[in-house]
Amino acid sequence: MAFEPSSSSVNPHHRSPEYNALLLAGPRLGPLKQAHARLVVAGHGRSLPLTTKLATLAVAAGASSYAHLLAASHPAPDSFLYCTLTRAAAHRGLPAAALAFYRCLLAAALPFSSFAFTAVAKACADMSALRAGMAMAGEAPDSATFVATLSACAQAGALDLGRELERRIVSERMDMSVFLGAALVNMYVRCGLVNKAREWFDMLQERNVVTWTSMIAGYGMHGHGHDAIKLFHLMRREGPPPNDVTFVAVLSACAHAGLVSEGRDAFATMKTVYGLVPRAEHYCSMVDMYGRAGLLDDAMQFIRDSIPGEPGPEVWTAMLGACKMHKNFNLGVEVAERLIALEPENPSHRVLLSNIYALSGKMNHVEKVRNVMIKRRLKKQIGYSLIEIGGIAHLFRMGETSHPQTRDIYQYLEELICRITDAGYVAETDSVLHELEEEEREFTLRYHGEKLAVAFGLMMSTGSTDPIRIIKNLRICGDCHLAIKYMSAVENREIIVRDKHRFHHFKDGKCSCQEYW
DNA sequence: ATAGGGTTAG
Repeated sequence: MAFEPSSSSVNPHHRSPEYNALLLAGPRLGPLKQAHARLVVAGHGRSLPLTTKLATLAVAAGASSYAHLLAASHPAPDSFLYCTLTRAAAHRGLPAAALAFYRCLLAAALPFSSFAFTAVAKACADMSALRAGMAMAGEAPDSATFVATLSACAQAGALDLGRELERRIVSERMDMSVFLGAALVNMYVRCGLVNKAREWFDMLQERNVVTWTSMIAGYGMHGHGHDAIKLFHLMRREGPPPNDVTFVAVLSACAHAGLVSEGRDAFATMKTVYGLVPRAEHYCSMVDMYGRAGLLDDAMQFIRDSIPGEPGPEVWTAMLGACKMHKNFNLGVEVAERLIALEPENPSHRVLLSNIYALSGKMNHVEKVRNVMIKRRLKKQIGYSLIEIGGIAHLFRMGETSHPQTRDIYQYLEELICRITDAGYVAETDSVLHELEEEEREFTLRYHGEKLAVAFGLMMSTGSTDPIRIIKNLRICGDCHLAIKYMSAVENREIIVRDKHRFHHFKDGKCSCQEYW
């Protein structure tokens, strides 16, 4: 046992039984309330540090309203308290609570701190509410603020804002830390400009494993598997040692580009050369890689022989996707049933099962699955597509009618559909056939969010040659994929769609994914 | 005494 440094004896509060009780309770509401009671009895109810620690743990326990009560009932809450709670809520994936704590900070006229900003930026990105975040932008932003904001742009796909930040970083000659460099690379990757990301990557003075991994993952996401592998080999020669995350990126890149032998090599290298232990994500990518390539037997054999213990639901989900892609209905049904047994409350498994039944023509089974879903109140996720025009994000759900230019957008789309139909587009009219896992089917395919967003983008930029960029929260459906290919041809425009898993670059009637999604 | 930022699957 190492010698314990004496720093704790300098700060007697570290040893206070109340503080220890809080640490011991951890992020669990019951024990926290007991520790709270003890703290009050001991007469420390007004201690700000203890209140802060207690409230922060309450947020971590998911009890943000309890934390709210604690903060609000303190006679003199400080900026630190609300900054910390903002951060804790954003960290816990509670963006609305994060913004609420930030509002308390503003309402109490407490001094603003860039610590709060980084948390608010994350919260806003989680809610796709970048404009709310930017409406804050207060004190002179520091490097960490830029990193957090770039990260928010990356998540939201907000290219215009990302470019604006880049301009400021360059013009203010900001110190290009390894954090800032990686954030820039990642922003460009996730906003669809993989070449621009590479330019930054090459320019950076300092690159660590995260920078390399971001760039490799970027190539993978854009379907440039060979570039991903090339960069990975360069990394092995000249860069830092790859870590487990790097290998997730490499394997995923192989899966999305059909590079089976390269992926198999990387998986072996990971274990033998770098001594890394594969996790669920790695197994999942391997199964996905075999599955996408149509090697369903290899995928099943990998699951049987190479995955220790019981494979998790992620692995079976990848397998199910492969069954659906390659129309192996019997295996698909078997896998789907296994998945439903593992995760009965997850609606997407049932949607996939119903799709498989639909594809194999067993409509009575489809009905049965849907009835179970209705009975259990399992709802699918709602799909939406975003397009940024002049720095403003426009959101389209299926059959969206709330946009002020709705009438014009639908008219433009109707005309566009006529023109692509003349060019040979035939809608894949059997709707169940195109319904991907979570997509609602109440609205016709004709008015899927991505079609509306593309129509809006084209309508707002006639005469321009800039690519149209769409961000979608779910996977793009087969019919939209087909329609957008035609749209790119008849409009002679590049259309870039980021879906839940990857990028599709549509140009001259073709897509960069080569139907490999 | 309590506090920030960049990477990964389906």
